[in-house]
Amino acid sequence: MDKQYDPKSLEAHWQSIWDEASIGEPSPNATPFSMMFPPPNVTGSLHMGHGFLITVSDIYIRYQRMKKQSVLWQMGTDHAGIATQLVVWRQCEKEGIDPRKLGRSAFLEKIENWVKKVKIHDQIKTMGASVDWSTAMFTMDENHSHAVISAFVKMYRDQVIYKGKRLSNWDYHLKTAISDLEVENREEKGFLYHIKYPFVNGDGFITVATTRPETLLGDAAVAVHPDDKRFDHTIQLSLPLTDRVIPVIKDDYVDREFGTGCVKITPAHDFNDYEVGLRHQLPMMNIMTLDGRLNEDVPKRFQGLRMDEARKQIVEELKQQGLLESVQEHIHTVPYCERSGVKIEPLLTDQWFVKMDELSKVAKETVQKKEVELVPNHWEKTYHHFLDHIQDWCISRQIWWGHRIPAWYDNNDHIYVGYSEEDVRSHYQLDDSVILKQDEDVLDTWFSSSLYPFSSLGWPNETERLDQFFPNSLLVTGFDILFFWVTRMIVMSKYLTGKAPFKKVFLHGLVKDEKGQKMSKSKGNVIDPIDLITGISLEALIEKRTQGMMLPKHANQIKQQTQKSYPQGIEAHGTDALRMCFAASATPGRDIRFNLEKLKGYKFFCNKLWNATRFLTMLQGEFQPTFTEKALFEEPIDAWILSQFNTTLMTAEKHLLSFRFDLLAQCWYEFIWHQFCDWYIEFVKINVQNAPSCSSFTAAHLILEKLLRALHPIMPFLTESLWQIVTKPLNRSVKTISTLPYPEPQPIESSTDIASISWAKHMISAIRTLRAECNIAPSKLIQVQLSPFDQKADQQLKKVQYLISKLCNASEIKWVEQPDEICAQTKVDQIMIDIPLKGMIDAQLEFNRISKSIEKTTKSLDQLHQKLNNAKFLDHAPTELVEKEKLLLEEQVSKMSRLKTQLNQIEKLL
RNA sequence: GGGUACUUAGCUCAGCUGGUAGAGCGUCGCCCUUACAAGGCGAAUGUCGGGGGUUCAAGUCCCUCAGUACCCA
Repeated sequence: MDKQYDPKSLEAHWQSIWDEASIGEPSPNATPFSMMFPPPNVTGSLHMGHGFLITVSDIYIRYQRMKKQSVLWQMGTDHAGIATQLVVWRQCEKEGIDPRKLGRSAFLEKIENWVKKVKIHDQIKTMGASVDWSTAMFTMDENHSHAVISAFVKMYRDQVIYKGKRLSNWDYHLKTAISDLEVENREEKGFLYHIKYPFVNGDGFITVATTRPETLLGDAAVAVHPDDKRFDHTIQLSLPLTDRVIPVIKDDYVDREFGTGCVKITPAHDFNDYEVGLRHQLPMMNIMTLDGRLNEDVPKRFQGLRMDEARKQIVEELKQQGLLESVQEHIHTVPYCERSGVKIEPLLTDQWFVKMDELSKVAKETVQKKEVELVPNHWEKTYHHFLDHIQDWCISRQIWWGHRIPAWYDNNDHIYVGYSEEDVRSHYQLDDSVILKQDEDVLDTWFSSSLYPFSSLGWPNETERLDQFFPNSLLVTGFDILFFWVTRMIVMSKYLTGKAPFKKVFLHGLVKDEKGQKMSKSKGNVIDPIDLITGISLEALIEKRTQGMMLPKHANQIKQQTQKSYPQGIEAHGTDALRMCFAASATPGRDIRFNLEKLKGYKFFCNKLWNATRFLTMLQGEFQPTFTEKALFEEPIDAWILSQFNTTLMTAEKHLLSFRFDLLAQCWYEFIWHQFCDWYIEFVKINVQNAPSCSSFTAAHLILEKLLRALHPIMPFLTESLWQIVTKPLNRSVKTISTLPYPEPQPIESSTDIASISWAKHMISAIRTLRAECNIAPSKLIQVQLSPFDQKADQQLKKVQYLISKLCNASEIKWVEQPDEICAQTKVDQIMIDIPLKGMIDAQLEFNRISKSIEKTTKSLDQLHQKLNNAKFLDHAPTELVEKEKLLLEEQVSKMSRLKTQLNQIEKLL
């Protein structure tokens, strides 16, 4: 074995072996355990969020597999409608091709070619994900498409899906509607315009305040609060810049405190106004074209203007006509499309909707009744709050890439819904004379994704897989798609299958950069997990981050920032270190701050385990371990480490099953580094030195073998390669550790004396501390004097004396009647430990040390006195606690007297 | 405006049902002790965001104020 752990070759090697062995395929005849991999976008590439998700998921999955469940981790890729269409659309434009001229079918062909280049699967493998590749699916596959259409047809026929002219969020760049979840509201500096609307009869006017003056061309009324006595509701207003007359209406939607207390109502271009318009039966006048310009219903001079151009011109004209009363700076939220980045305009269009009122009730109950359990459960509040305020879900998109809506129209625009044109004709009994035309629109990608937990298993057919693996056991995903995906899966699954889609959902946090900022391409702070695994030079990293930046200034900024954060680039850390790092970072909070130093620490941890194994195999030259479960753990040190391993194993499993991956990582880290390496291997060295054929040698290997299996779910590559090395002498042909059973705690002979080892550790630590504090050079041999004699302690001492003297570099440990006069002193349990200091130390240093200790003890005594003099404490606190405090007081009192004596003695030497 | 969280050592974060604060990294000593210097041994460090309340006892429960983040309008 090499002196240093090097992940590179080892990871590639095992990945291909696991592939060959198809470790991800479910094993028959076992209890099913199923989970869906949230399907990544087909054109996407691996990011830190995926890396994190894979880590925690794969830990769970590998654990369940080793616990001998029939594990299915279903893989899939999502066609990602708008995102993918945008990518390919831009690609076309780069090549000088106008996709609109290309036409729908030719464009779709281009997308399909693009999709074939999917590269994310290899990256997922690099992370060590043991998914079932044999059933990996794509959401545009025939099976899934069939499921999507079936769902649509059923829901339409049940009247849960309907088509209607409704106000929806319109992206005039993409020329499609989007759902309200895809709208990103940004706070912006804008202006509040105060505009006069003159009375038709007589002098006077009403001033309204608006942030979007251009929409006045579509105004249908001005609203005031019902209690607002300033205006007579019979007043008619003349709408500025037009020849239209609009009424004044009263509605308590109006906030009297805001602006002038008078609101212009534009029902076709504002969601609130739309509601008001419905209540008052106002005309819905649309003034915008699909590509975001003013249409032919506005005065001629404005027609064809873009909305922002129109604003300027309208404000100018209002000013000229003296109708603009004032303009104030104003901060307000403006809706943008999170995909295309353009401003969203509410627009009246024909769209398809899913009625949410009934469905959301059922979805709420599903969580209330714990049919689905959210982890951490505080998400339930957010979930219910969302469902309480939910609107009907707009599921049609005016793009080409996706599942085309299975609706056909005749010449009279009558709607027929079915699986195909054929099906429609037979279902509605239409003969060939009726000309049918399919709806041009496609379905929202999330409509398709919401079916994934069952469609990927064969639904709507009643398949064996569906029977076996549905409902899913678990879903792991980021909290950011609780609404987009999780909620909708619950809604759709309950409606279509009658069952909850999964039993549990683990919602994890989001990976942020080292400053706690969201990682994004535009900020140039993205880290590719693969780069952390294989390493990347500074130059390559800068190139990657600044690629495709529009503004050179921006690119420069990113360059500088990157140089500062990663002056040496990023070295290779390996998958296992990254996984361990992710696991350790999986604290229950929302943000997961990524930190390179932390990752480095876990690489060192890998190296530690590597070297511990190396050491044990180096000894192996002389012995052949047998690994039989019967290997005796008679030696106290062996029994002790076994008991430590047992408790760690149980604790670890508890943490894993409760999704505390941070604590899981922590407890193994602690065990391996601070129990197994720091203590046990040091003990084993001594035992082996004393008796080369001692049982500790076998025991050490046995523990290590178990340990590697236990740790395998977290660090699959390293544990696999080490396991193979450790068990080589057995000549067992086990292809991979990943299908072996998970270790179980092993009972310990009750006669073995584990306590003596804990005692030895205390003794050793105490003596070491004393040595260090007194500045006794490590090379100097010391004598240890114990007093007063204690029968039980003496028995323990006999068993572990050889360990203590070796690890403390003591020439002698003996019981004495009275310790030497000048000693450094400490205490373990009731035993005084003295190290004669004659010729060892600087008296002044020792004097200072003892003075400091007296100071500390005084403080502690004060606190204890205060507590124990409090009658109420004695009355109310549990007696055990009171006893404990009393004992503590006694100890501190005697400690104080000891310290004072010592101080006196040392003083003599000064 | 409504909602959900968060504020603990220099940094990143644990701290379950209330019982005198923990880890990793970093810092400071001393050691190249033949697995590992990517190492060993040892040490220091906190008015647990501010204020109030309940309690014998509050980082933990309640109220309030301030700040931060995210979600929904």
